[in-house]
Amino acid sequence: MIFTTKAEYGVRLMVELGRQSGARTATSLKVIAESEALPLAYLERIVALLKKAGLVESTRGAHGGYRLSRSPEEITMDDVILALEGSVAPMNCFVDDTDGSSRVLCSHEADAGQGCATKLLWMRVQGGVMEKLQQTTLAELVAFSHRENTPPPTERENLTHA
Amino acid sequence: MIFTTKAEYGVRLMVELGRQSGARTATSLKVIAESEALPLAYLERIVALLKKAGLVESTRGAHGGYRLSRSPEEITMDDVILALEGSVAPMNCFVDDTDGSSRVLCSHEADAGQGCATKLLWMRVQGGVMEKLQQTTLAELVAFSHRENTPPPTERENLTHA
DNA sequence: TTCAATCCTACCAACGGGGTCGGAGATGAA
DNA sequence: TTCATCTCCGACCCCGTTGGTAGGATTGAA
Repeated sequence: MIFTTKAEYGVRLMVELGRQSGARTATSLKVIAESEALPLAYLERIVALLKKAGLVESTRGAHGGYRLSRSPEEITMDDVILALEGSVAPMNCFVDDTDGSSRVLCSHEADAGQGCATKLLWMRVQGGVMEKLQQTTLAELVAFSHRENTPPPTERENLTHA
Repeated sequence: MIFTTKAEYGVRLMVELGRQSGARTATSLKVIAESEALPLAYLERIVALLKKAGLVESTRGAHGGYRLSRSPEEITMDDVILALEGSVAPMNCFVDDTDGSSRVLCSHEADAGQGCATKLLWMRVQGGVMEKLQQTTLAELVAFSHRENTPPPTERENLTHA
């Protein structure tokens, strides 16, 4: 499994906020939890990650809630996933650097005096994942989830990316 | 973490067998375990997966061991990883079908009567991973791990894929 | 002042990952 | 024939992480 439910729930939460993006009032977690059938207490911890990353803003107190810091078009999913999962590494020995340029720390490398046989593969895979995440905006997911409500004529073309 | 140590160890094992690809005698697990500093008993279980997938052949008894079923050039890493990990799914609700065409079974989809907001994203990510795996052959990894022994002049160009 | 929200910390059960152990069947060499 | 190696196979086990709960403190609108 590449991602945990943090990513699943967090992305759904972001999409939900993206839908309300035009609204003036903030959206409470309670509403989102009910509409997505997710545990509220768990969502609280997840949204904290998104807030710390500056992706959402909050207002406390009655009638408070959350809203996006930027417009959905300006939010790419690599920011979201990185905020939620911490990093996207193919293997333990791969540690993402915070600035995005993934640095490779492979403990096996120094061991036998020979190169890490899997390094090339993991680099490519990680590159492939990050590429797809960067290419996908929150706005796309919002539009896609809308379209899914009414059975679309040709949906498959959206799945493959240019 | 995208992959478990099954993938890490299994790929290293395959690379090791790929190095011995020309040899007439089979390579015993014990030799591989020692040269890669991996637990032998665990390797036994891992290589069983590779054998079941038809990627390696074995001969039992004294002086037995394992060898590749095909030449390293003919082995793409998607076969190897799928044999080791069972599937490469971004999320629980994604179930790969055995024939390669990944079928999507998302439990949330039927729930609220609305489309799965994350479906588009997970499809793209999975596609990105599978693409990279298919593009990489075992022969490449063998060559790469050789080159790493003697510090290469320009190694970075190998990491980015066309 | 009351109620609804965000916030924050501690706690916990279950599961899967990452092994270990012991033995049982081949099989070539001494 | 016996022995040293191998592959094979199932049971077992430790432990960290995941996924989630409990309970409260703080904030702010009505």
